[in-house]
Amino acid sequence: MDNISIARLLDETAALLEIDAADPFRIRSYRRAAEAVEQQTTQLSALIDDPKQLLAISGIGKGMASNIVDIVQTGTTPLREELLQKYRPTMLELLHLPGMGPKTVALIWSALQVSDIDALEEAAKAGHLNTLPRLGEKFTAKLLKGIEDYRKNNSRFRIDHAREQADRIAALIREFPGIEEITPAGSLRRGRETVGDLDLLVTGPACEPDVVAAAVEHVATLPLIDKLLARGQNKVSFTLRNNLQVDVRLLPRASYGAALQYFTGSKMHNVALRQRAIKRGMTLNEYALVRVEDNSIVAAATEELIYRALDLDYIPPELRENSGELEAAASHTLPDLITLADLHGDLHMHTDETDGSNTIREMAEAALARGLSYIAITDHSKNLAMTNGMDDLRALAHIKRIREIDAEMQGRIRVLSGIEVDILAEGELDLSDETLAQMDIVIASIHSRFDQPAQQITDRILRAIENPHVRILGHPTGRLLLKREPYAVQLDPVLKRAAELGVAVEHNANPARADLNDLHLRLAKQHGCKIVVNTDAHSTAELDMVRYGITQLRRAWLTAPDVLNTRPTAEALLADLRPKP
DNA sequence: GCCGTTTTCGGCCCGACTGTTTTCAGTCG
Repeated sequence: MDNISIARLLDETAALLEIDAADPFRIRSYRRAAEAVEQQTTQLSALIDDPKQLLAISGIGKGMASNIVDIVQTGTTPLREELLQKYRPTMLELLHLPGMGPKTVALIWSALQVSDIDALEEAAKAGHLNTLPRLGEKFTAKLLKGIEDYRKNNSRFRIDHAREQADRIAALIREFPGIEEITPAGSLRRGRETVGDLDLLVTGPACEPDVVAAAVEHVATLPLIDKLLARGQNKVSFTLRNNLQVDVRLLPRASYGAALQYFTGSKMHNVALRQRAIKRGMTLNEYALVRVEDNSIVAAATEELIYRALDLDYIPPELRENSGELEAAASHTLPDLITLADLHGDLHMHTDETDGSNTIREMAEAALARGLSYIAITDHSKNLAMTNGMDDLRALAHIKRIREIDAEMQGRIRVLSGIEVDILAEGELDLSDETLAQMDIVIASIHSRFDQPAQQITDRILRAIENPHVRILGHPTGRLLLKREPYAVQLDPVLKRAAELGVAVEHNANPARADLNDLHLRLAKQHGCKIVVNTDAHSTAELDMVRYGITQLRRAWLTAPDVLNTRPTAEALLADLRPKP
């Protein structure tokens, strides 16, 4: 039993206690304990004989330590079993649906004996929910939409989660001698926001046909495999415990490029590429590009060779969607896509003053270590009470400290003082103009009322960016805002107005929070918006999230001139931002 | 259920907003 599993059981118990209307503080204890367990670097299952070590963990007391011992020894706890008798495990899934909190789940269970998504959908469609207090027609409509969304998104994995799994698996495969290269292919390599399954391509001396069996055996017996689906001569398919399917292919060096090209896709890109090959008297498959007349191999070892043999410039994986990239590659007009190295600044991050976990100084040092030459510290304002958001007084005191740190850094990195203000219901901001006037960077973001009709949200944002202190519009097209028709924000007028006002539009790099997807980034470029890519980091480690942001920018065909924080100095950046009033 | 202590019990984050309400419980972040 690993820490993640222990944490999951504790969290599950917390959810069941919520449904059971238990003491909220007791529930929080379980949640906190789950978090603490997950963050432990040593496996707790090895510590159960020495309770002192468990008790040393903050958030774990006598009761929780005994729970952990129970979990490790029996796989559950008496309390969890008791609650599962009373309720149903499937009810936990209902909590993921919008509007479904513990009280509502409990209510629907006690009134209708509904405990899973299918039955809930049925009850909603039949109008049974409307007979219950608090749950009217609007609730039902929202719920049905939520169920639909949930089912749609549930089968795919977010890119950062997929990348994490890929790295974990790759590290284990690499332990086998004679493995040189492991590349994730498929939509992960193309930088899609979500990934359906994982394709890992492996090569090295151990993957040559006469010896590959041993390496296949190594892969097929990896400890993290949940279910082994298939095992062929050079391919192993399995699922992980989270249901993510993984295909590992072990390939000889000589045809690695062809395989990489083939398994990276996209399907439409490959179809177009193969058509191009046929026109030139060649065929392309996962093993090689072959001349038809004499069956001779034209190219196979690298992708570059294959594209060149088809009279094409090399096409970066992010562009392989058959959306004009073949034409551009043929006419040598592919854009010089933005790269991580182009980025000189990060203008959105949080510290322990609000809901971040590091100090100003630590964030600055971490940014410096990542090669940045300027950052902006932009903590939360008061409306986000749960983040310990700052009122005017605290905000002003905070930027004073930021300026002190900036001075301490002695020009090694510029630390700009900023704030992320919340856009309130009518489009006003939750700090005074006098306070905002003191800030180098003011980011206006929307954090609540995602369920407003599209027009209302759009108006809110439009009004907010009229405030002359706002220099960046923060994650304006957050996942929630974009994906929930008919609640999607109307992006076109927002981007148009932002461009007119000189308000930069943020592309939030963290896949968990928000982002402008390909289409919207392209739209922003079209409108002539100034675009910034920010990590919205809440810890030093999250500064690395920028790689996901860059991928999205590349998919949208953006180049360094399109992106504001490619400006080499803070002064150049500030000069390009909307001028301060 | 944890923690810290004023050592054996009280505090633990909370404001905005919705729906279906006629005064507020529940959800969200």
